[in-house]
Amino acid sequence: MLTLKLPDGSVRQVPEGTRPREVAASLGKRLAQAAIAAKVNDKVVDLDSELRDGNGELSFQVLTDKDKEALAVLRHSCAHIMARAVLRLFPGAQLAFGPALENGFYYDIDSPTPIREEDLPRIEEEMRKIIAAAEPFERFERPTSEARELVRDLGQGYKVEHIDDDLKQYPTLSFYRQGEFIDLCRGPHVPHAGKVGAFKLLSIAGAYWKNDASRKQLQRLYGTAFFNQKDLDAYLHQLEEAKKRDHRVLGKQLKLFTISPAVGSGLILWMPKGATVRGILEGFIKEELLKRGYQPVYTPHIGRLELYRTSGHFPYYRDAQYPPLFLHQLGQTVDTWLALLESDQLSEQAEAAFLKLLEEAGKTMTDVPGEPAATLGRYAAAGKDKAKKAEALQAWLGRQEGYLVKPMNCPHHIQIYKAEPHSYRDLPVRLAEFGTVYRFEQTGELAGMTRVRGFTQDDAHLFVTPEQIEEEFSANLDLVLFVLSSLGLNDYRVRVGLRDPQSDKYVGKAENWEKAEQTLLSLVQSRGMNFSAEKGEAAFYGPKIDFVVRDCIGREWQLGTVQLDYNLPERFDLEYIGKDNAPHRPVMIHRAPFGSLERFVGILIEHFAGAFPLWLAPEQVRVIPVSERFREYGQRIENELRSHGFRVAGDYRPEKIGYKIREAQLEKVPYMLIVGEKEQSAGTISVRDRVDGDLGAMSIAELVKRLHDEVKERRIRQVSTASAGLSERGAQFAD
RNA sequence: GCUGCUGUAGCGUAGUGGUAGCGCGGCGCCUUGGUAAGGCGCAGGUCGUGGGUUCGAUCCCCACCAGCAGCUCCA
Repeated sequence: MLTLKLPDGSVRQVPEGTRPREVAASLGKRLAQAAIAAKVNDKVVDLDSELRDGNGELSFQVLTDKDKEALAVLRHSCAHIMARAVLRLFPGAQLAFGPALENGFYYDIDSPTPIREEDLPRIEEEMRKIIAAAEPFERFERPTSEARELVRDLGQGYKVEHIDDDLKQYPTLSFYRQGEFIDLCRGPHVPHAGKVGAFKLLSIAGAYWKNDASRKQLQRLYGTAFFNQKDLDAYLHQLEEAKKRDHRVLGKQLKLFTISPAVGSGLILWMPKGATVRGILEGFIKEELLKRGYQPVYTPHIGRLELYRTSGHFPYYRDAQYPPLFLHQLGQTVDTWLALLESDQLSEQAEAAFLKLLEEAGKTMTDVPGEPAATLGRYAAAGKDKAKKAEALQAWLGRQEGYLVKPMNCPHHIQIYKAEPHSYRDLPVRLAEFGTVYRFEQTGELAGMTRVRGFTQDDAHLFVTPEQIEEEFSANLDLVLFVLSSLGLNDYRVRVGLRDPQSDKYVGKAENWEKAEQTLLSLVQSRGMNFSAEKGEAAFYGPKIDFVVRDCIGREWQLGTVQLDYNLPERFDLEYIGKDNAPHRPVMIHRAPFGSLERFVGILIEHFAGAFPLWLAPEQVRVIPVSERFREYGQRIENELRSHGFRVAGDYRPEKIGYKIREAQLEKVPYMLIVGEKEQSAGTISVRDRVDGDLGAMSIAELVKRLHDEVKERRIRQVSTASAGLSERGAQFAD
């Protein structure tokens, strides 16, 4: 016998092998009808699974359409239904993976005839037939070798590969059958297809088999499903609403920024209003840094290539950088040559052409530094040895004067640290700069302000003694948290980025990594922070703690980051003189509370739906005269407020005030001042608030005080209709 | 970078193998007003760029550029 503990605390005895469906039936007829799956000891299982293994008691819960876990089961089943429909319409299609997602599901499919967006309605139509038939999902198991034969006979090559690669260690594998459709699947599933109350196929996109860009690209069909139409409609409506706060849309509407193909992809042009917001944020940070003992520095936008070879950035991220600039034009050529050689893309003809070019140059150009002839000799001597050829070219390139548009500020800051000797008494040294960096991000990655090719980090590098690490690192976590909370950005998650033990992309000694990772983990633990430790998310020189937020369509972006680095100090041979009068190696902390100003402002636009709080609003107050007769009075008010440091504009167009108010409202101006006959004669203004509407008449002094207080406290009043979507989103993504 | 889709006036959009409409915005005139759109009129387009097919291309084909969604990447 098994003892089941039900959610209400009551206990029930059932024989071993009883099915959840039977338990549900014994609990009540309606419950049995509503049952989707069951949760046994926190594991979601089919209604037809057998209850076993009752050492002590099992916690048992019937899941219905009220439970979140049931929705995930439904979506997974809907993915199967979609796959079944696709197999009917696209014979020969092969299935890869088809999981449920937070908000829906997908299935990766490799079809001999590509599936197009126009095909989605047909597939939906077929799915509706399957759902109407309401056939059950039947689970069965096979020993692994038989399972392999079965999927092979079904013509499902990806499933065969999946078994060979990942599932061999299991003695048996499970399948689900639904009519003619059989799929290798762990489950669980809803009892029958009819449980899918509402669904919609949303899009098709490419996705690599096993998420590996070197493997075949499949078609990923996305969809979502709910228990009823109302929930689906609500979800689709919410998607539409979320899109309205897209920073790319609002940035254009509110004239915050623009991107011009004439300047280049991923390069942000800050328009006056956006620049105002950015400037205020910069001031905000600068003030904080001053309080926290940082020292400002400025460094140039380019640096010697050699510097970035030493730091490792150039070799590690070569493809993601703008190509180096060589003072001698031959440098570019040889650099291209080397890049082709290293990536195995150098054809014989190209190689011959390069050789000829270098030879000619050696003869005719008298200004080529670094003896091209000797390089040619070494290259020829290398024969077919790729590494030696590369060495020859590198040796020549190393003697060229070359510069890199900086992809990172740290090497520059390190040179400032190195410019003078340091005593342990000086440490920590905290060098801060709004450093603009350039990275050649892949075209497919560019997105508004959130993923760009040129951006400004609110960067700083701390040089500390080993004893200071914890305190300084912790202080920086405080700074990031302070910044986020000052802006009401509470919907973020904390990620501890650790190295991936499988990968060789990391520099430095294992023991340093070990030490650094332990420091970070114990720090977040002792602070009681919610975090997820993720392997493979570290920087190449050290582990880090990132603050990650979502944009209006649910994509995650890293904002603030604090990173611990034992390795660059070693690469650059940094020192300080300790108490013992001997040189010691400092440790570096890299950190940026905003991350990049571009991305941060982009996320802020979405967070506030364009309605910035008063202290950030590019235009804080707009004076709106009732008619042109009150222009002079309006301008007097403007000047008065301006003299108090507020950002003010006046709208003196010959339009009715309703029109002008509407416009100011749409432009998200926090305060509108209506002035007419009454106000002029009483020396007052009528104040209209963006959130609360008409506040009535006020003296200028009263208004100034109100504005001052609101700015000083950096009050965030506006999490109103416009940003309601965000809290909904927060709730939705809460787990 | 890869897969798919898109590109028409400043913005949002309609449309067609015979060189283009609408709304908002802009400009002008009338209206001088009291808290989310007053009226009339005018101007504004090499239909992303470059090739090709065709008697003729904004429309069909190719390449490039840019954007969107997803994948991969992200110091």
